[in-house]
Amino acid sequence: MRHLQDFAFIEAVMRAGSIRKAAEDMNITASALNRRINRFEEEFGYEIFERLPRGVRLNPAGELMLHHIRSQRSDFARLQSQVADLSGVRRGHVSIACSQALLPYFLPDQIARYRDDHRGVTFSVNARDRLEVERELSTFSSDIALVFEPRHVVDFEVVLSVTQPVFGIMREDHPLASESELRLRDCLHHPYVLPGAAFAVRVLLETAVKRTNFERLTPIAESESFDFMRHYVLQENAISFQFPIGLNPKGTPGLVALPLSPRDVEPGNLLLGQLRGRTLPVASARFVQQLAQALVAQNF
Amino acid sequence: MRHLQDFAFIEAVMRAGSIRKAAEDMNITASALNRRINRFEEEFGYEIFERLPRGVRLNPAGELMLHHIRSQRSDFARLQSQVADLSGVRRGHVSIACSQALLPYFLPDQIARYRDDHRGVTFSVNARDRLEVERELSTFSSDIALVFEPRHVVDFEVVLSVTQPVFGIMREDHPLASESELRLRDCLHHPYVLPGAAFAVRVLLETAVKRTNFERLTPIAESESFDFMRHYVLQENAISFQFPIGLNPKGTPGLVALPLSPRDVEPGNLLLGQLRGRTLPVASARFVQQLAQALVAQNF
DNA sequence: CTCAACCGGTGCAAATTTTGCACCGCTTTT
DNA sequence: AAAAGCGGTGCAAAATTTGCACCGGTTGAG
Repeated sequence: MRHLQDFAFIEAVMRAGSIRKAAEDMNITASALNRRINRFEEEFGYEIFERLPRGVRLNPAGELMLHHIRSQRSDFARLQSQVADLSGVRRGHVSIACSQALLPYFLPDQIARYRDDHRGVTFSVNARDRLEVERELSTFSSDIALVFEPRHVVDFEVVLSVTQPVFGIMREDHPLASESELRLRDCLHHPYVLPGAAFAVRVLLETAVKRTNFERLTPIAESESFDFMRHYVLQENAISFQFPIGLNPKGTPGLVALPLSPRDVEPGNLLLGQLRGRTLPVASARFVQQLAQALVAQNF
Repeated sequence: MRHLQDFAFIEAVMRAGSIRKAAEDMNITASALNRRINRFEEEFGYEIFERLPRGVRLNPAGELMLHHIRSQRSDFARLQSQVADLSGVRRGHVSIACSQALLPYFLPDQIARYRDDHRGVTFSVNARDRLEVERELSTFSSDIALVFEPRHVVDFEVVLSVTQPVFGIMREDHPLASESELRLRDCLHHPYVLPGAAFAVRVLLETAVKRTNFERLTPIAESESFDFMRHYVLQENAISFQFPIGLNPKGTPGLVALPLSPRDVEPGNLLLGQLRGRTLPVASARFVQQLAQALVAQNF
């Protein structure tokens, strides 16, 4: 669209850090781009870029403008989606930032279901830190967040919250494999692996250990990958910890998953959310609705 | 701004109902405007106007576009206000839709106080129906609403709610003028004037009368103007009804204002609100804050 | 039934705007 | 001291937008 052109150039300049580089990226002369930027600033009434000896950089007004540009783009996408909707085309794009646990089973299943009804809708799915989620939403990089224990801040609007206990994963021949519920003290007497500090499971376990005045956590291995940890316990007879939503609903041969007693470890909060105050595009809004239904029905 | 130009033309065409008339309004040739509209529709991917034999009209997609345009304008105004804010200029515009009662004393006082600190901020103030308020907000015609008993709907976000009893206004020599509190039954035994059905005072009185199973309300005069009614009781010795926020805080010579007993008539709810989910421009947001403070402190 | 009055749309040339090129002055880097 | 990069500018070419004249179609009054 014509009226978003200047915005594209501004973003390019911001990314490239200099007008000349941005001009190359956009296949345009530096002088033309320079004039566009200058004219834009003149019409807007304020400078957007700080002129440095080695290029340009957004000033505070420019930061506000950048946010405005992103918000406007997303609004426009929503408008197109709505219009497509009423002309019966039903298309759009949904971008999701989520915890790693959602990647293997839950989201693929939910997305497939959604696309059964709406073939025109495309998805992007990205695993993100509990801490990264807010920025992800507020820069409009993602429409929807589905995360365990995100840092709770003002810009994050919780649509739905469900709890899941932490599960211990072990081999069938593990001494604790026949229990119906795991006690934290018992688990810590055996070798175990843990995710890094950025993960909700780790946060919950650390909190539990602090509360019960045990010794510090001493995992035999630490990893960012729940997949790795789950497979590791098949090698060395250890325990790994994970939320059940990330487990194969049909179970894994040779592995047992048992919940940790809620008396020892708080269950994790899985929050479905979006940027506060934002009206999502039709496709995203409907997908949020579907996710909410699936989560309350525990359909996984 | 350049990128809002097309939007202005689209709005003009919508208002005029035909491209040719709009072209005249905008001091441009019909052919040029026609081409702008066509190009816009082509770039957007969908037609915005329905072509009729006698002109054009927005189709459903166009309605969505119109809303988008208005929202975008208002977003842009907010952006400018924010940028002005951080360059220390402090300017902006605040538009308010309110009940008639706020016009004579409360809002003039509040606006004057605000402008003492911020000379650059301008205001528009318009009296609106309880029913018109929501549309006023959702079309971005007003930023803020301050209304008695508005129809309560989803798009109206209540920032603050305060109650005021209905007062009876009469001459000093009226038989009831020496009471400390008015009973509805007593009032109705004397001649009285009432506002139209669109006014909160009337709604509250009608409700009260229905509840107590009195005869129907039979005013000797009906008017849209509380000013008229207040002056009328000086001529014929009647009672008029009004919220105290609309009365001169210093009193009016020859007139007495007495509250109706809360046992008979529910007090009116004065709601301060805005469009749900909207982020107001800085100037408007601060004025809302000031209004809220004044209202809770009953500074009037 | 006819015809004037409007309507949206289009071909073409004029007017306006945007772009590319060459170049300036400046700062940093080598 | 020279080279490399940067933003900014004058000027002519290129591209876009506009105005004018006109077309085909519909409406409504005489």
